[in-house]
Amino acid sequence: MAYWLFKSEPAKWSWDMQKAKGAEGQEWDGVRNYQARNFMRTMKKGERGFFYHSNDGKEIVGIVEVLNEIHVDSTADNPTWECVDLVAVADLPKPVTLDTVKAEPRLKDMVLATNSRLSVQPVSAEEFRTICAMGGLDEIPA
DNA sequence: GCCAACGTTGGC
DNA sequence: GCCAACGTTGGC
Repeated sequence: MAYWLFKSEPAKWSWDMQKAKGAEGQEWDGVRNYQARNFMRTMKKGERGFFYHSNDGKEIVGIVEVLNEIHVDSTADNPTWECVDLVAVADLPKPVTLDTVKAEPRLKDMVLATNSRLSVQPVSAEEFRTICAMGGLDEIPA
């Protein structure tokens, strides 16, 4: 079971918009970076990840789940670009900011802190648990 | 709005 | 196959 983090500029696609999609979920389109695409290729249905607001907010605001595994990005003009579909699972009652992540020794190796450019990235199980707890989730929602 | 970091492109 | 030029992301 792997864990992930997905970045989005809230001005373009926000957590509220993701939640509004409900169980229908949303294609995580627009990724045009090989590293990010390659991570999505390895994702399995049911795996969890964080939803992060870049630029505006700079904080982890919620938990998403992989609804559909890799497929061609419907917005791409080239089938090289693929993506998964995500569904919102739960809010983080207390969003965890980038500053907080950087200040927490257990999270200092998070890709979020070490490579600000990567828009889809892996999160370790321990990092996932740590952030859930810091975010006010005592247990991971079903 | 600036710019550092990083990825990609294309000339050689 | 190297690397300079360029574009983009995202923190500040």
